[in-house]
Amino acid sequence: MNEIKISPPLHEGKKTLAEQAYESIREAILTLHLEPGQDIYESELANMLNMSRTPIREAVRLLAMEDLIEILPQRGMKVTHISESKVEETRFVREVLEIGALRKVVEHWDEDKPVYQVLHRELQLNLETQWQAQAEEDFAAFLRADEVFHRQLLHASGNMTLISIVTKMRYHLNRVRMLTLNELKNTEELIREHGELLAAIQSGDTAAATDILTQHLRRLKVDIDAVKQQYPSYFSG
Amino acid sequence: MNEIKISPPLHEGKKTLAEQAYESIREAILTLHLEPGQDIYESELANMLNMSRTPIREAVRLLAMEDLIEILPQRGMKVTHISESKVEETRFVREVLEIGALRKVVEHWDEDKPVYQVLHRELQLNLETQWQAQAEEDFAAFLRADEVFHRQLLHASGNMTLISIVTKMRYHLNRVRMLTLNELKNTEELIREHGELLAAIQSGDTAAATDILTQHLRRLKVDIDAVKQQYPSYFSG
DNA sequence: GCTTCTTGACTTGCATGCAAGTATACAATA
DNA sequence: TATTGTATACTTGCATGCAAGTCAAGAAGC
Repeated sequence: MNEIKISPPLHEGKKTLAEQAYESIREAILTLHLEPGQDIYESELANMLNMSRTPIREAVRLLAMEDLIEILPQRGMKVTHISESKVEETRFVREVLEIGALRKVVEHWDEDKPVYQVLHRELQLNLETQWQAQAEEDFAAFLRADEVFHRQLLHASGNMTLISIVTKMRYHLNRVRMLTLNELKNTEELIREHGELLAAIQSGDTAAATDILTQHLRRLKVDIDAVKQQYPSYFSG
Repeated sequence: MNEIKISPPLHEGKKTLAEQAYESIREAILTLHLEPGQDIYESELANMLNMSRTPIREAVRLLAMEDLIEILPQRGMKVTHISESKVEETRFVREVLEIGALRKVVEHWDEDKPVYQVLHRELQLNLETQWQAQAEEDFAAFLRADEVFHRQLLHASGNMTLISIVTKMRYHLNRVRMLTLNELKNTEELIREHGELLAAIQSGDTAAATDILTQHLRRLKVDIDAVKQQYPSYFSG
C-alpha cells in the first residue's frame, strides 16, 4: 500500500555536459566575455570547457535559436553583433508582455490575500535594497535588485511561458546594458518609478500602473546611440 | 572592379539533415501524427527519417526547448501532453503580442502610402478566400487563409522577433485546434470579425481594432473542455 | 599586371561505438 | 505472500573519426 509517494531525487545537481556548455557559453556572451562579432569554433569551446564537440554542438544550436550565435555552415560561428533593430524589437516584445502581465496582476490584486501581502512586502524590501545600492554606488547590486523586482512582479502573473520569453528578450537588452554599466546617472529615477509602480498596484489603479511601467521600460531606448559610437565593432547594420 | 556583388547561392534548397529532422518531427507533432503523450526514441526517429541519431538529437533538443517534446534522461522522450494551462498561457502571450503589433500597425497606418494600400487589398482578397472556404465547407482551406490573414497583419508591424514568438505560441494552440477541425460552427463569426477588424484599421480606430481582435482571439478559450473529454489521453493535469 | 587554377589547412556535418543510467521481469529470500 | 536482490534489455550521453564544404595563398597561364 504505497500511499506515500516519495518524490524523485530531483537530481537538480546533475547537469549534463550539454547543459553546462549551454549555460557557460550563454553567460560568456551576456557578460561580453565573448564579444559581439567574435569568431568562435566548436573545437575551441570544447577545449575551453574540457569536453568533446558533441555537447558543445547541442548547446550552440540552442543559442543559435535564441539569436545569440550565428552559424556559418562549414565555416564556423560567431557571436551575433548587437543590432539596433533587434534590440528595439526585443524591447518592444518585453514591454508588451510585461505590461500584459502587470495588468493581470493588478486586476487580480487583493490586499486581503496573504499571497499579495507577502509579495507587497517583498517588493518593498527589494526597493530598499535598490536605494541602498544607489547610495553605495554599487551599480551591479542595483542591477541584480532591479532584475529581481521585475521578476517577482512577472511571477505574480503565474504565466511561466511569458516569463521565459521575457527572460530571453532580456538577454539581448542586457548586452547593451552591460556596456553602460558605469553610467549611474538615472538609477535614482528608475528606483523612484519602481516605488510609484508599487503604489499604483497597491491602489488598484491599472491605468496608472501600466503608464508608469511603459514609461519606465522605454528609458532603455535612449542610450544606444552613444554606446554604438563607443563600441562600433560590437554593432551591426 | 567587382561593383556588382553576386548574392550567394542562397542555398535554400540545401538543408542539413538536422534541419530536415527538426521540421519533420515538428510537423508530425503539430499534425498529431505523433500523438501527445506518445513515447518516442532517437533510434526510432533515426530509422524513420533515414539518418543517424546525431541530427535527430539536435532537432529534438530544439523541440524540447519549445516544449513540444519532453526529455526523460536515460529513459527516452515523449511528445508533451496538451496542458490546459500551457494552452492558456500561450494564448495569453499571443493575444498580448498580437494586440501590441496591431496597435503599432494602426498608429502607423496611412491610406496614402502604397505599402498600406497593397496590404489592404491583400487582406481584402484573403477575406474573400475565407468566405469561399466557408461556403464550400473546406475547413482546412479556411484555417490556411486565417493563418495568412493574421500573419500579414503581424508582418506589417515589422517586428520579426515578435512574429517568430507568435508563431511558436501558435504551435501549442494549433494542436488543440487540430482536434476541433471538423467543427465549422463559428467560422462565419470569425470571418465577420476579420472584416470588422480590417475596417477598424482602415478608419484608424485603434480602440475598436484592439477590442475586436481581443474578442476574436479569446474565442479559442471555449472549446477546450469538450476536446479534453473526447481525447483524455492527449491531456495532462 | 591580371585572371584562373590548384592545393591544403582549416571548418562543420554526420555516423558510429562504447559507457553509463533506468526500468522490468524474475529468482531468491524472509 | 510480500519483499528484496539481480540479470538484462533497453535507453540516452558523449567521444571520436571521417567526409565534405569553404577560404586563402600562391602557382600557372594569359
